[in-house]
Amino acid sequence: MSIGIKISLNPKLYLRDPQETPLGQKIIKNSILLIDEIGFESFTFKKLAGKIKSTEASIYRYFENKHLLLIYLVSWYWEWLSYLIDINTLNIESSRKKLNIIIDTLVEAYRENPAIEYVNESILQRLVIAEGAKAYHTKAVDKDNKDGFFINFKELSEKIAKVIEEVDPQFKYPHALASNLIEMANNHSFFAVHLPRLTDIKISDEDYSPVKEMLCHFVSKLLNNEKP
Amino acid sequence: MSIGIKISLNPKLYLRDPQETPLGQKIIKNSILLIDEIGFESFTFKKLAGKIKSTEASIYRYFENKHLLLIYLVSWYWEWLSYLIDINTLNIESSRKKLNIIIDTLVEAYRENPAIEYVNESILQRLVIAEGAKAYHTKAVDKDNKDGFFINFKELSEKIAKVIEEVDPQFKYPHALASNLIEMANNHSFFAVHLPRLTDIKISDEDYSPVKEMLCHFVSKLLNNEKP
DNA sequence: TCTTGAGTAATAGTAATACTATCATTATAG
DNA sequence: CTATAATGATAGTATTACTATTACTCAAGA
Repeated sequence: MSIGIKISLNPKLYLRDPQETPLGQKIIKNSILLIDEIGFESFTFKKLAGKIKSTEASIYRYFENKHLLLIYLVSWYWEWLSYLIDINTLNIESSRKKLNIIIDTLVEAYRENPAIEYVNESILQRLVIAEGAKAYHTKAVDKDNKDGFFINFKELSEKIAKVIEEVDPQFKYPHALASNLIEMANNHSFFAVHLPRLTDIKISDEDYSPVKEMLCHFVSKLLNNEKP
Repeated sequence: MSIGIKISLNPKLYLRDPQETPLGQKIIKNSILLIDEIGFESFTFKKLAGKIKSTEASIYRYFENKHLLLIYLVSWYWEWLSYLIDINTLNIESSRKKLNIIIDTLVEAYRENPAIEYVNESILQRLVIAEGAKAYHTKAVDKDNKDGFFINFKELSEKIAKVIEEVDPQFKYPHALASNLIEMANNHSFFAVHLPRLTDIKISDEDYSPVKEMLCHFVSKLLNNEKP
């Protein structure tokens, strides 16, 4: 059941807007599934074309290359998170409560109701956890940044930083803590599954709430204002 | 001036030990320089062969593929850090002081004296900051982990976790904090230069001490024992 | 109704990448 | 002086990451 939101992303990321056409939507949907399945390195436009019974050339009309497609998908995820945070914190007064809701959302976004039929947000979250860092770990980071390719991540991070500042206006590192909360939410979900010695989190039955608890604990130690 | 340490790494990472031969040492030395220069995605064994006036086939005798070479280089870095931490904390009694030294080392390893003539550790640190996460963000992470490819990172992380436990035995997340300190040291050095809105750190004149200050501040807030 | 054009498919082709294989040459250790 | 390990030289293959061209399809505008 779609609630009809439309995610708006930097048009420089694509040649033709994939949200506007059936083929474009198929590209978004199936690239998420395929990258999740075989990993970004093995993913090619040819394989994707095979999966959706289209052709390489048709996909190249939408995205210049697979790196821009990755940035597109990752940006989509940050926009979606941003949207979730907005609706989940609507009418919440307490900044501290807001911050807890933000942490909940960062970690357990995958539990939310699907918002758009051609995007499996739960798989997209797994993809971002596994491949997200590759979007900016590249020689082109400065150029890509100038082109505004990371705006969605930066805006999400800034949104969180603002709430951190509300909670403790004296805290010196609101932006660093904000981006670190996002990174930790993803990294420790990944570590718990694949490299458990790098974390203290234990996940059972797909329950990621221990990650939430840890982040809440960190935040409550780091930030001083204990008002509700 | 070499002090003659030999870094020992998982032999499964290579086909022939590159530390044992002049060509092997050239491969290590120049792959660091070349990956730093053009980025891991653009890096190929052919280009490296051109740089060292050897051939692709010769390089393939040392490393199965460029991914294993990356893991090798990154593992080298973690071993080197581990070694630095050991000598820098030698004879230090106070756990809290130890932890500060560890943070210093994580951030400013590049200032240390070169230990091995065919490795430019300062450039290697920049490489790990930029490309390190790619070592384990792959579909083969579980297999690679079983083969012990991440042992050096895990041991470094565990070494730091132990000191954290000494400082505050009550703290519930020593392993997570340890790996997070390593990640933050690298990420925020990267963000400060390339994506400044994601951090509060400002770097001028190659001076990364603000990153140290931030990590020390986080640690002192998170850990309770205030004994010296 | 005819035309136009946007979107897509089909096909082909290229340069580079990621390897593998073979054989000749050089260095060195016994 | 010889045996053998290491390297170099060369060639070849399948796949990747594109670009180009042509043709088909279908819906809207004249």
